[in-house]
Amino acid sequence: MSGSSAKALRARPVAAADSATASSIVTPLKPANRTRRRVRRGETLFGAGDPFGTLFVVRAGHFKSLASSANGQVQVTGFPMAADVLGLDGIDTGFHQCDIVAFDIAEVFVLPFAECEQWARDNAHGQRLMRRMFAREITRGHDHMLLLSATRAEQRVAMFLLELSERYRRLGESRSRFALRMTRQEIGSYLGLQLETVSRLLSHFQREGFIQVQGREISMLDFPGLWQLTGHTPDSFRPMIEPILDAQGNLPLVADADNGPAHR
Amino acid sequence: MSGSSAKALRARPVAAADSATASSIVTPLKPANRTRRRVRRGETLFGAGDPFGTLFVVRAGHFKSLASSANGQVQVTGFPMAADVLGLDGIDTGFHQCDIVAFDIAEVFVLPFAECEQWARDNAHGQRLMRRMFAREITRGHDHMLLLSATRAEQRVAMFLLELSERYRRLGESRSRFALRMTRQEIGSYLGLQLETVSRLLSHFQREGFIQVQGREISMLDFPGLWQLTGHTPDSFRPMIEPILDAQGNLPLVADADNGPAHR
DNA sequence: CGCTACATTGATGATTGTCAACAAGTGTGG
DNA sequence: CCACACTTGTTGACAATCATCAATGTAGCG
Repeated sequence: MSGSSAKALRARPVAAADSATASSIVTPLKPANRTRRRVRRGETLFGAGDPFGTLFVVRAGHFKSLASSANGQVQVTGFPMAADVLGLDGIDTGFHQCDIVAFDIAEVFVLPFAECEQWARDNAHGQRLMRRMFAREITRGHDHMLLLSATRAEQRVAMFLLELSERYRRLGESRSRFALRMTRQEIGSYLGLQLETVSRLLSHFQREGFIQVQGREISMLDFPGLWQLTGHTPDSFRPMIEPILDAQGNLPLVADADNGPAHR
Repeated sequence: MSGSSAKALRARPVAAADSATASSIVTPLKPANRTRRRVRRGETLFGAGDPFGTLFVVRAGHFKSLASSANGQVQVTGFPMAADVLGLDGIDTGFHQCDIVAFDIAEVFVLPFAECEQWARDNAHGQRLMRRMFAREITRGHDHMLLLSATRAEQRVAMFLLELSERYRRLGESRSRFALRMTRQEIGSYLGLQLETVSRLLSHFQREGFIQVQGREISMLDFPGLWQLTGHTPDSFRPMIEPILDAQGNLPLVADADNGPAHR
């Protein structure tokens, strides 16, 4: 009966190796020049079932991450963009658990996991960064769980816009004008809502003067108003964390005296 | 991802990453007994804001973990029990993010985080276990997100019972008869439902013959029926992972020839 | 230009939350 | 041992939110 559908998670044949080489720009693995990989619009960086071997750090572009549950339904679990780390989900089983699909022409740094581990062993600073990378992923999950279970649709959509805005701000882009890369349906999936509900609420926010929305173009007009809708305050954002790779794709090597764990 | 590693991993079945050490000899790191801590009913093991310094591994007893969002509302994020690891949430900021409260007289092993890190540095097996510990927490979050956003109340409660049953089974206890330690309200908070909804659904399940419920005593009568409600199958459970501490509270030290990380 | 995917908006209904009453169990102190 | 307060659980009636179904509009793309 449901046995066949249960395999959905692993059903996807491993075609990663092909797609990996197909669109890769391979550069020598020099400390100065990290390997990069380019992904075109609609292509997957990796898919559920692919063997895990490397992490990726987004250099440019926008993605969606899709988790498919055992019964076959697919859900959007995040919208990774520049500086975000991808691939952590594969560490548990040795195989990736979700699909990462590019919204536009994107480029990622390829960060072999063995290198990360070596780096963590050799370097106290590296170990700390690795640790925080994991921990951040965990708290991100907790935050989203809270959002999904304890809020209403209006709050979710408002929070979604504010979070997106904040992420753009942290990347040095405008926090008040940006384009959504995803469809209403994808937003809905991410927030646990139907696409119509998302659309209605965006229209509603516009009527109330909180935002201006034209298709995927968003202008944030009233931050305090939106925050009030959420019931939270701007300082509920988690602090920015140090990037795991610098702009050239190098692992920062820091000679630090402070060797203790969990320094704030 | 690099071609060579992808090939090597693809050849092996699931969990190849960790099966290598399954038959290795496990010896205690320290002969001395590990520090334990006892918590009475209603007491907190640690609270949000407490400085992070150690992890805990549950030896006996039942807990709830509470996350409080910035606006003050509290939500149950999990029900830790024997063999579960507590405290990972504090690694990110150096301060714990949630409260851990005991339901009954409980005892935990105290596992100083510095020791974990040292252990991970010295021992490839240890590093792998640490890694999986984090990764498991991440996937647990993903799973729960999916549950919270993409399912209806009936499925959530059924899934909750099945998960609890499975956890007891893995601990060697009965999977078909067990006592809930938490209130309906706490179940509801965990599942994103109101306590009345939980109560109603438990009654409903009983009327349908799926379970027998008498206050907090649960008898699972019809596993296939419950699974059908969830739309999933029993194999959607994630595989058990190796405990991070043995029964005496020792970190397993493995004398393994295979000294490199499994993922290359 | 027409096709297709995406977005908006309305009407309607199901699921679930809210409010309320009551029952059952638990612990305390007289 | 019983009375009492208090917490927890059950069940009903009703309302609100959100999903579903449907129709229409709009933008992108060959």
